[in-house]
Amino acid sequence: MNNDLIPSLVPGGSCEPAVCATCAVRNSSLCAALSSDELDELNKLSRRKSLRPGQIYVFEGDQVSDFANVVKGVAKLTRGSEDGRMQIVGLLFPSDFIGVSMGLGHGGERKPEEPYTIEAVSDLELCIFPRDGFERLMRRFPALEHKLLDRTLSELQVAREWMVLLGRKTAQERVATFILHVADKMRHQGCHSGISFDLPLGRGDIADHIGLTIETVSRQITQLKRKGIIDMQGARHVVSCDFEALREQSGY
Amino acid sequence: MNNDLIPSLVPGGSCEPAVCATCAVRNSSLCAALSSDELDELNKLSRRKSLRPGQIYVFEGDQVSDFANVVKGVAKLTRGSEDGRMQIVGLLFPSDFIGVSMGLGHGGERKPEEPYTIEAVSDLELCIFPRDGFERLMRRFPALEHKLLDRTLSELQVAREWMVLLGRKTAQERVATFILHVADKMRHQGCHSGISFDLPLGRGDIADHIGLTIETVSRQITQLKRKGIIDMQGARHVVSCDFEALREQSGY
DNA sequence: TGGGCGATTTGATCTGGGTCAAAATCGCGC
DNA sequence: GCGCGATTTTGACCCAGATCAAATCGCCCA
Repeated sequence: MNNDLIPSLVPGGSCEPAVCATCAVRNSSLCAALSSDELDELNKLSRRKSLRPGQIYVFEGDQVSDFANVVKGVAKLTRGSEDGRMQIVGLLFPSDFIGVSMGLGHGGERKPEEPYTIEAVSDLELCIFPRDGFERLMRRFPALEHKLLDRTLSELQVAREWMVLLGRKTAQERVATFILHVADKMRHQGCHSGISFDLPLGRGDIADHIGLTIETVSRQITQLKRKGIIDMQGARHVVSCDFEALREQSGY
Repeated sequence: MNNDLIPSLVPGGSCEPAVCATCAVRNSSLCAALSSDELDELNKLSRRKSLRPGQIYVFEGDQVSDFANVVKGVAKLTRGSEDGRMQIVGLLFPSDFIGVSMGLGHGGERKPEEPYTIEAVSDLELCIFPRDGFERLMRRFPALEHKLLDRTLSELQVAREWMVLLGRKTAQERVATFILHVADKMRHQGCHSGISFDLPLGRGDIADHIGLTIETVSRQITQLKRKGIIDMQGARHVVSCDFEALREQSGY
């Protein structure tokens, strides 16, 4: 709701919109499906929003009238119950798309209710589009919908991998798998080419993601350090890790 | 590979293809996106395949060169490891679509490897399409791709519900949730309007789906019977069940 | 009608990870 | 550099569900 960046156009028709031209996810988000001209149209709909760690973008049950791209930072998609149990069902990284959990095409009627809470984990920047405007563009530019399908299929893939982890892996395997996933994500984000990277989540969030408790996560990380498989500075920063060994520990 | 039903056309151009006209999933599968004429084209690509319970359609790691609709029966999508652990990551019911786990558009290159084993749970009938032909049709009839997106989004939704179950629910809640899901599926399949239905899975498969052991599943079902929440004849047939109570037991 | 076999149930025991509690460490503002 | 709350680690103990083992059931077929 706070527009800290007002979309603006560079003078002269077919150039890339200014915000988009410098956008970190121009070529990796759904926007990659659009030409400069088409992007220009999308941009007219968009506004930016920043959230600090811990701030919530949507509560589970809220009606959502927007879609959004994650431009910067990390968010978590969670489901909680009154007795305090909590499960992270997905992490959102830059270029991920938000708002389609309940499907498309809820035209004039009541907006769909988001089934998960979306909360910033680090400083988060979103690029927000109104549902109907975006859906109209999707109809005009099928490449947009095609990219959304691609993206949804790979999220499904990830969710199912996680079902295997949650249903059948041991604590040790879960933690190893989680670290591998993060390392992988970070590599693809181009954050570091080396072996060193930060865990985007604290122990509590890791626990809620892999279905354990804080204490068990902590103990398993200690184990991995003792075995010499990973080396850390502080609780968040992984200095080095033996991917081969991690993969062995991860229960494939 | 055994075509027990050869696709054939009724005489006269724009009529619905014979197999399709009587197809149980004509209006609920992806095919619902197509007109009779369009369906005719799809039908030219299709062949049928039947599998008996326990037969495997694809092994995890196999290259898949086809898509398929489930026409009849139930199949399971599983991931196993050498030490015998197994997780069912999805159940496939009539009208479900198979073959997109690794995404679309693997054009001329090496076909994508299916990451899960697909195995018939009951007598299964599939309607099979070659990948490239089907993808070509999707490009020509965007409604087809649109429906696939819809379907994928709701599978993602289901997978995430399952992550909550596997990550955070107790044994009792898992079994209650599973029974509710089946009852729901059966209602939508129109199999029974009443309260009575069959469990499509044996105890072992239920266990592999909800991340427990056979013994624990059995004990929990016994519990539900003792509490008077469900009533069964034999191990598979649910005669009656108190949905309200089940919902309470299911951990919302 | 009975015998055989896989699936299910039930029982006894064990254990990985949860729970509760306390110490150690981190990080950040002053 | 110092102090304080939040996060993480470590320890001791417990319990839900796993494991191992033994009935029992259901069902097909002779």
